[in-house]
Amino acid sequence: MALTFHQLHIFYTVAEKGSFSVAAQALHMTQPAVTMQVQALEEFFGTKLFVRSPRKVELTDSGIALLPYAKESLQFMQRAVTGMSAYMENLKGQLAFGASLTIGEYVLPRFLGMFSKQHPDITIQLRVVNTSQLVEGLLNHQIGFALVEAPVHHPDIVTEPVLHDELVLIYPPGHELAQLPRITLEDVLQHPFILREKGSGTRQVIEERLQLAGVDAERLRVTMELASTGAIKSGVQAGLGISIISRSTIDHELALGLLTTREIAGCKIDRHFYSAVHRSALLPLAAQTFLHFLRQ
Amino acid sequence: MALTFHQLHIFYTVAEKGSFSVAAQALHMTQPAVTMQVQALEEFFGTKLFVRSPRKVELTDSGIALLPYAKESLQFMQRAVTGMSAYMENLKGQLAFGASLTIGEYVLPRFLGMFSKQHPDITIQLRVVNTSQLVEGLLNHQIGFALVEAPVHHPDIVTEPVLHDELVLIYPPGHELAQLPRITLEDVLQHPFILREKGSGTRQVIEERLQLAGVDAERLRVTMELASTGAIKSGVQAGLGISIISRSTIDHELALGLLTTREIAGCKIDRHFYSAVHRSALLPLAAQTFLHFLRQ
DNA sequence: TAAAAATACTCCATAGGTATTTTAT
DNA sequence: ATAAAATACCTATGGAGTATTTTTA
Repeated sequence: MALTFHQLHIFYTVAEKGSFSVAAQALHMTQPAVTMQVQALEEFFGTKLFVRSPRKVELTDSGIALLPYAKESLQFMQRAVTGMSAYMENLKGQLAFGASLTIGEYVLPRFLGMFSKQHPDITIQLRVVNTSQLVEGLLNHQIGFALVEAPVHHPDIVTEPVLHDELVLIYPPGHELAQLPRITLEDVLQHPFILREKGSGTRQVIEERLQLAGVDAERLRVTMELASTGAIKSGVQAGLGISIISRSTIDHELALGLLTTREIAGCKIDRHFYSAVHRSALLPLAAQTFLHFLRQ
Repeated sequence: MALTFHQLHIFYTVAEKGSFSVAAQALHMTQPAVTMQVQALEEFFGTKLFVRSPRKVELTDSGIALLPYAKESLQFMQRAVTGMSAYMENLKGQLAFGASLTIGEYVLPRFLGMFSKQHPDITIQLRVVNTSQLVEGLLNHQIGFALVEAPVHHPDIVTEPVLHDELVLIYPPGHELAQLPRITLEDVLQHPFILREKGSGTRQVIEERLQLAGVDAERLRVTMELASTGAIKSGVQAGLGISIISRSTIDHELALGLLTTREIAGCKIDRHFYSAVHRSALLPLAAQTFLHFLRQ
């Protein structure tokens, strides 16, 4: 018998989806549960909010009047959580999301470790799958949010940069590049190069950057194309070639002195990792906090 | 495990009262129930919101950060209800409030009838008691809101005009005033007058208005002082004198031709009835709607 | 030690699920 | 005839009450 945020959320989703059952799916509820909450809202305001018919659900005048309030209440909740994020220290609950292969394997472990230390009672469920599976998961609301290496272009998905990354040159410690006082792009082109496979986001970024520098990607002396970051690192360590790779994936090797990285003069390769969220999703607190944490 | 408006409301009340048990009283809950909701909020945000000690309850830094959001959520609710009020047609629930004697007896019946017709499923509980009892009821949260004849001056009570009223001259149909083309204040002073008792709000308004017109109240030919509106009407009908009385109390007599009312030239006596609400009270939907209804 | 918050427990309302029926095109 | 919303029914969670214990100035 009282107005709740939950009801407004459900109402908003039904209005947006134009269907009780589709909204139920998006909300991870059953259709009768959605019906119940909307009915409770209708009873609260003493007026019907939707006109139901088997093919379509439409807002009534009062539904139209309520819609902006429902929207505002969602935004309010987001703001409240954001505003409180600085004070959160001991969250409980679940943090479930998806990440692309590279991010899941090399970037996240460190951040998840820090986050988990700060919030030991949060259970983390991470699905590492390829980007197209992530997008599908987002669209059918199986995944709350995803971390990907490039913006997702889909009308229902909102992407936002969350982490800065850099692609850097790597070579084994004894390599002759180590002798040079400075390394130019031309120097890089002189040496055997190990590249990621076609379709890799990393490869794409490298090629775009070369183009930007006025260098045809064909000029790379590509000796191998490998489909995994780990394989490339091993190849470089074994002296099979040099490569350009995500900075975040080689902390370990740098620390152990297994690989060396040097700046390529005048050729910094910046990129971002992105969060991807369904336009109409309301992320749970743990998720919002984690994203906020990633953005620092 | 989800943030609710209810929790924010309780949190806000505790913060305002500086005490769980006092807040519980204001919210018509028990202290353990308040504790529970605050704990739920603290768990949700993963941070303590209050520092408890036997003498005082103080906000922590995170509590201070949350406070404006809690306040905003209350205002949001108010706005949402107000914005929806035009569409409410079949409310359910209880409408419980208090009213002063005159308002309860003569003014409210009509409005309650109209309101009840529009919302037949609302149960109305009206306590008609004198103003000082109403104020006490408001202060200890026994009464949600009250309708009174004059603004209440108390730091914890917010008064607001809700109904317009007018004090009008009445005389019996055959009275010689009926012959006059226009009635002046001087004409009124010529005739025997029936007045309310000392301390009556109505009498006070009349005296103030006379003073404003530069007329000493002593000049009224007061033949009787009666302590009830009904008695005055009977007296006027019986030809014992004329009187000035609240317009809203004589609809019935005017319709039956038992009394006549005429304007006193240049001497309109306007006044308002007021709603009185505890500063920190959150009125239930039915109450908000009813007040909105009274304001038209 | 005394006043207030926290805890223990019990009960009940209600949210949500599954299964089924109703409804309107 | 069919897809979708409403209803019926059941279960379980948790919100609120009463009684009691714990806490700290």
